[in-house]
Amino acid sequence: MQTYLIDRLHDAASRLYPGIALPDIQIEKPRQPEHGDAATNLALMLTKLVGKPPRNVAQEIVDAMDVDAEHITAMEIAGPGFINFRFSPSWLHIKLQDILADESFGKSTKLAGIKYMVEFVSANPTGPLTVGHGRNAVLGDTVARLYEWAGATVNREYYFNNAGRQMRVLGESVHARYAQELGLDVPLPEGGYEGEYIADIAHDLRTREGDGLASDPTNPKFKEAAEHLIFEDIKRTLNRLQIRMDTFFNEDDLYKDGSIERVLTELRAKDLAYDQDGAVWFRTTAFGKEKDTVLVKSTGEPTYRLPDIAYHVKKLERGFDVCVDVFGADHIATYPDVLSAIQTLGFDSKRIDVLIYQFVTIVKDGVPYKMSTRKANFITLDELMDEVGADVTRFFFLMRSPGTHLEFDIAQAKEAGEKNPVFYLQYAYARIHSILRKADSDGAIHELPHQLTLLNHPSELKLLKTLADFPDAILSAAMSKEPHRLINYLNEAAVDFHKFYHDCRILGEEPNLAAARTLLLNGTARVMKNGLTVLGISAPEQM
RNA sequence: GCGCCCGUAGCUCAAUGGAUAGAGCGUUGGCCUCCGAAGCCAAAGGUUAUGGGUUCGACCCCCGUCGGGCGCACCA
Repeated sequence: MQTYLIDRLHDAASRLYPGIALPDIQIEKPRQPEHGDAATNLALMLTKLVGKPPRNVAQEIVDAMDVDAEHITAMEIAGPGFINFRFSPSWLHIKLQDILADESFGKSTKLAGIKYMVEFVSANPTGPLTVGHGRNAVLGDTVARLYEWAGATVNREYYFNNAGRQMRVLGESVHARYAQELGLDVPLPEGGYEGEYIADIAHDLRTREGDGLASDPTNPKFKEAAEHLIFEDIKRTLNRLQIRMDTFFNEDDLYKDGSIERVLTELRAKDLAYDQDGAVWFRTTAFGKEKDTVLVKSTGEPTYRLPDIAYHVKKLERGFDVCVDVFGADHIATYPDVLSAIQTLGFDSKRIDVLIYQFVTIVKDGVPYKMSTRKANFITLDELMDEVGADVTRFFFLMRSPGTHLEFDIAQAKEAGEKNPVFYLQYAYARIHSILRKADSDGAIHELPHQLTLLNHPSELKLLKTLADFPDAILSAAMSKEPHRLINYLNEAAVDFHKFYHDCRILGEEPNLAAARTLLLNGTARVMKNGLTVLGISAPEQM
């Protein structure tokens, strides 16, 4: 509907003002019903360019517009120079037929042919995923789903590092628990992992490998056992959240295949890397930073920045058109370095896109709660899902803009239960199916498209308009990487449905009308179901 | 000290630079002999932290101030 209006406005304006570069035409949905079903501020934007008062410009555009009366019943000029449009009911009826004819209504081809890579979670395997990782995981997965519904192909990737200091300490921690299980007095290493899962890993290792490993804390079996079991656990948790990764990428491969070395050589060739004090530095001052940054320490060990750059080069070389990174706010200062490097290495840095989300503040018993994986005083994602379920967990992380701090009150989440907003959407869907089941058992419903013209009640027309907006809602959420926009949309659809349900009877009405309203129910159900699917939330037909 | 993010109803949060800033929770009061009351309707609640600026129009953009969060390592 938007595209139709934009095309007609564009035609009219370019005929009227041939020499003028038209601004992007925007269609918006007025808040006040008396302002119609769609509005544009085109005349206001053109007023300066064409040197005429806005209302005159609006009048000229309206006079020049060639619209089908089957689609638009009125074009009004209002306020400072808005043009308001009213949709014809018959157009809405056609839209409902479109919805009913297309099982995957909402999918578009806007991003068809574009290969996306979304990298997210990327937690090193040192412990179970916590609520802190939850926002990352759910945001990344949902953005990937949105791209898919917008027509793109998407690869979900998990990037990890199993070689660093953290992992060494992890192995030593397993060793300590292993030795302790044998009755030996071996303390946890400095900064070791205190979580109970470490003892479980040690116990499992002992069951498989016997008691002979205690003498050598550096035996790689400790670390390997930990990594294996923790990854299994992480995958199980993601699975519960309806998240499936396509690829796992080990940072170590960048060393093995020479990517790290190659990037360093190229940066040196461009005089962006140099030696000083035994270390290799990245000339970030060339990109406006106050200080240069270290790429390789004097010990010969690279900092994380170098593999980060090499990894992004690798992603682009692997043939992805756009690579999205999902980052917590703490990474905000480092990714510009990666972008600068990518650009100077000959790639378009616009192909790297970053979704930054603000931290989750855990509130427990009314006070902010400090968490640390190492100290094991965290709340795991699994524990959270045990309490509130996967649907509520996903919904909770998605319902707010990524850019705002998310306050996660454990007590509130636990008692949310039936009151939780996600149930409002699921309830609407279940209610529709309850009526449909009854309608089927009555056996009086025929699917005759012309009956749709009986849908004329204001509540019916409002619901139809909202349903027709669904594809645009998905695109808006996808392009902005803001899934909460889709939640807001679905909420509006549910409100419109409940209002319709309240105002209009379905069963027991005159058969033609009952049939038409049943079709409206089917269309609503399809939008609700597809919308919830995009969010990774179940759509139960009974609850 | 420098950089980034955030300040909107009592609380948690919405709102492409658009018209009268909206929901949920909480509070108050209505609505089931009738398709699911996990619902609907209504009331109350706001100088959008603050002072300037930009323009036809600012919660939104720019500058300052105040308050909160996160970064500013040869840690990841």
